[in-house]
Amino acid sequence: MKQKTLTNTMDYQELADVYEQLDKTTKNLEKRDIIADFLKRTPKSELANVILFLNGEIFPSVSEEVLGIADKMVLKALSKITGKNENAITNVWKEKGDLGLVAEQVVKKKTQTTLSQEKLTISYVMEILRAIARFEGENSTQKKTGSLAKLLSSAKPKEARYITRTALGDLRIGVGFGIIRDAIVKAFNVEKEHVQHAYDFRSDLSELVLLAKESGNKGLKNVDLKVGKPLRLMLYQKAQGISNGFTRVGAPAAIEYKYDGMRVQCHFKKGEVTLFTRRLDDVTKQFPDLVGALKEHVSCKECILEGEAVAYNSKTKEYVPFQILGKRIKRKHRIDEIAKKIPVVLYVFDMLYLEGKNLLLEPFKKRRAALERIVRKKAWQVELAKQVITGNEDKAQRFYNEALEKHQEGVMMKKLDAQYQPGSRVGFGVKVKPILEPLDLVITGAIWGEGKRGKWLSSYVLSCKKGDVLAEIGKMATGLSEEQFEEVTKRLEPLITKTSGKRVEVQPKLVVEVGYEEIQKSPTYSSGFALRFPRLIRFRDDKEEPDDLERIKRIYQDQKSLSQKQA
DNA sequence: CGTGTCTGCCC
DNA sequence: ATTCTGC
DNA sequence: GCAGAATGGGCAGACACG
Repeated sequence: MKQKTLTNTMDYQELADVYEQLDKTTKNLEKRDIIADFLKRTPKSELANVILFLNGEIFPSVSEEVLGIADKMVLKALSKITGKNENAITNVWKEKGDLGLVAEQVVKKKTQTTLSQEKLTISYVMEILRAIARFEGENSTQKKTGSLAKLLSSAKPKEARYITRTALGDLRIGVGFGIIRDAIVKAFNVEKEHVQHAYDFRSDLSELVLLAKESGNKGLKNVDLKVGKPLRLMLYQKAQGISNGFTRVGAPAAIEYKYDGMRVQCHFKKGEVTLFTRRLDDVTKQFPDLVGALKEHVSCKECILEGEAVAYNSKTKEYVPFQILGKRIKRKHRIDEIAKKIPVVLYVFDMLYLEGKNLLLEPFKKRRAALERIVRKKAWQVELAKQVITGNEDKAQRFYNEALEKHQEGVMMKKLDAQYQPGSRVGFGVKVKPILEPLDLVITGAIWGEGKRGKWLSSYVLSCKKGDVLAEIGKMATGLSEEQFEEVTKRLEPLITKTSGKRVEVQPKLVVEVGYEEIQKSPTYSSGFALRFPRLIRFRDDKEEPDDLERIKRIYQDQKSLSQKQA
């Protein structure tokens, strides 16, 4: 113990023990206490690493770097360690429902045959994982899996479990920012609201935890909104229809179109514009057209505003499906070319900062007014989100119908005097989307689950009828209670006709009613269509046959003709 | 050099 | 994105 | 009500492989 303090390092084993304790309890307060105790005894030099690791991260989320490892790469690494092929490892994976547990078993077996083991320190594990992230170019897959295999080989079984889960970006210990925040509060005797505040404006746990330890409340409070640094977005909960929406946000309320595009936070400073996504990634390079339009049509020196970027067809002036906008989001090459082909219009709806003044605590209607003052509307480039303010249900309903006719997702209903509240909170604003007519589809395959669904077939391949045969139209994995997962697994198991890896094919017996947001064209599924956000509505044991592809085509066409009515 | 696989990130 | 679950 | 877990389609980029 003394030596550790001297050298200012900490063994990864200690972290692995903490992970295991966290894994064992479902009680959030216990988790908080375990983490708080650990943070208190973590040397300052390891604190930044430890807090990231506790959150399952290798880089702070504000960093542009990513690890580039997921399940297939882990399989390769485990295959290297054991000398077994990936299929054999996959079979163990299927049984355990967790690659971390597979790695643990692999290392346990190996340890019996090897002797000396050096201790891994937290900073060493971090260093190796970050080095793995940085391999690129030819043979980088080899290098990545090789390094991971070596790291796992030098780990104790329990360490291997959590290193693997960290590499996969999924610790599965029931710890997220909420519990980490409360642990920081307890460990360093600071106020919850200040920790949350600092996180909302920086999203960097490493920076935050050091600040809490070194400067306490004062330091945390001083973290402020800074133009050019993205802040966490306000998120809206779902309401069941307009009437329910009014109940939730009060009447009158601001009602706006919910556009089907990409959320963008725009920062203006010294003539420069920076664009951030919902996850605070910088997409400025991807949208030079948007940057240009904003510079031209927004008059301010410094401001932060938010909007939804929607793709449209430049000739017909029709909105195009989200899939098309998707082509632009991760572009790195020929950006100008694609910008011409797939133009976007930004519908701005909120203003967070203007000329030195933080507007977050101002009521929404004032923020909107500020927005209206500085944005000069330019059709099909920068416009204000279409809005009405009303407390009248009929008027609101008509506005909602109009949004749907124009093929947008629905409406947002916003409390007029609500502040801008990062994250998701009750009472500030809601989204209202329609429930479309569901489809009856038959389960033709399934995939064994992970983690708490490890014992169940937990994702289901769905098919429709295409003449005399069946055609796949996607997968569904939500909308079921645990009881229903159990039941479906029991009913599907006897129907299995073929197994490959974690995937099975089953006789087409079980018909389910499936809800979704939209029917999309699919390059993946044999029906040529797929569902956006599929979920189980109910079982249709009264039915033996799924819907026909013709019905799906019809619904798809109806969607399209609706969208063509707009403009 | 074309195609398939994997990963991360939009929704 | 959606949905379910434990606290 | 909050936080966390587990899962959907599809896109571009990066790399492996033949």
